Amino acid sequence: MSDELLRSLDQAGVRLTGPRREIAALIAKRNGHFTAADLIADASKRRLGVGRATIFRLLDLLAEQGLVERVDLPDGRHAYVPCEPSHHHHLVCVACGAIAEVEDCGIDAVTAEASRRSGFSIESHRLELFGRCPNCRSAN
Amino acid sequence: MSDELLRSLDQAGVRLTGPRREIAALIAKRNGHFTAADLIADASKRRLGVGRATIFRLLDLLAEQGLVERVDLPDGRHAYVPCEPSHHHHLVCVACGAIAEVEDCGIDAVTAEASRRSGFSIESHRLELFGRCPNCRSAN
DNA sequence: GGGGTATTGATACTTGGTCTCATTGTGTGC
DNA sequence: GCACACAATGAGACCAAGTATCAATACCCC
Repeated sequence: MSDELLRSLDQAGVRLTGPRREIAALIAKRNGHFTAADLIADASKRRLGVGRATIFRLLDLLAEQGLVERVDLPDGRHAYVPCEPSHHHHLVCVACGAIAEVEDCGIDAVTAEASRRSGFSIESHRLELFGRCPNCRSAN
Repeated sequence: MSDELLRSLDQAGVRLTGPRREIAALIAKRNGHFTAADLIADASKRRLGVGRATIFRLLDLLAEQGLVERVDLPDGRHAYVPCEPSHHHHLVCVACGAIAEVEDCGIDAVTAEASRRSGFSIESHRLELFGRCPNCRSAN
């Protein structure tokens, strides 16, 4: 579960400290997106004694390695999703918070077209898709 | 300039008060994106005496009418861009902050493909493109 | 096992935004 | 043109998310 996160961090040359292991476990235990506040609440509920700052620092590190990504939910809140480090986009279930990753699905054609129309050179983009996952669709 | 904003607000049935006119003028005077903090700074520089809350309230109103949209810059900051109320996406110049709007350029095909692959039903999406505008490209 | 150094927790601070509430100013009906 | 109900305002407290500081701690390498 959290082993994968820890392994990647180890490879990146960061120390595998107790707090980091514990936070990684918390992240692994959640499936789908979570907010920093979720982790902080989890940690304090279990009296792990890890500080807020440590949690934000680990999230930064994970984001740097591409193991976690920040998404902006439609309601304006920020969430993090654990993910593979390759380029991709996220589908977020608005009902249960589950997430799925989709690799490139033709977005390059869209950016090329936008570039052609506007004269901008496009360097990066951000695509987030919101909907309902298969479970929530049938549960409804 | 700001007339268009004001007209739309009027049509939406909101009162055209002094502070709103002034803030609308500030927005019109900026081209490209701006942050709430920019407006607050502008307002205080000119000693307009409008409160922070009023500025945020007007931004909310404008966003409701689709006259302004929130975008999340790549560095994590929030900005607002004035825009037409139809569905579209934004191109943001990372150098000068200029923005351009692009209408649908085939994104529906992308969402359909993502939906097919993941089983999610997609309800909404958010696409932001970052790059350099024609001016900044040649200036470089 | 010891030691240099990355990491930690506590806490203060910053930024972006919301809430409350007494006061003010608008649009409307007359 | 005036009065009035009620939307809108500004001030300031508050909140949430995230960052900075710094002395104390704990990893990892030797």
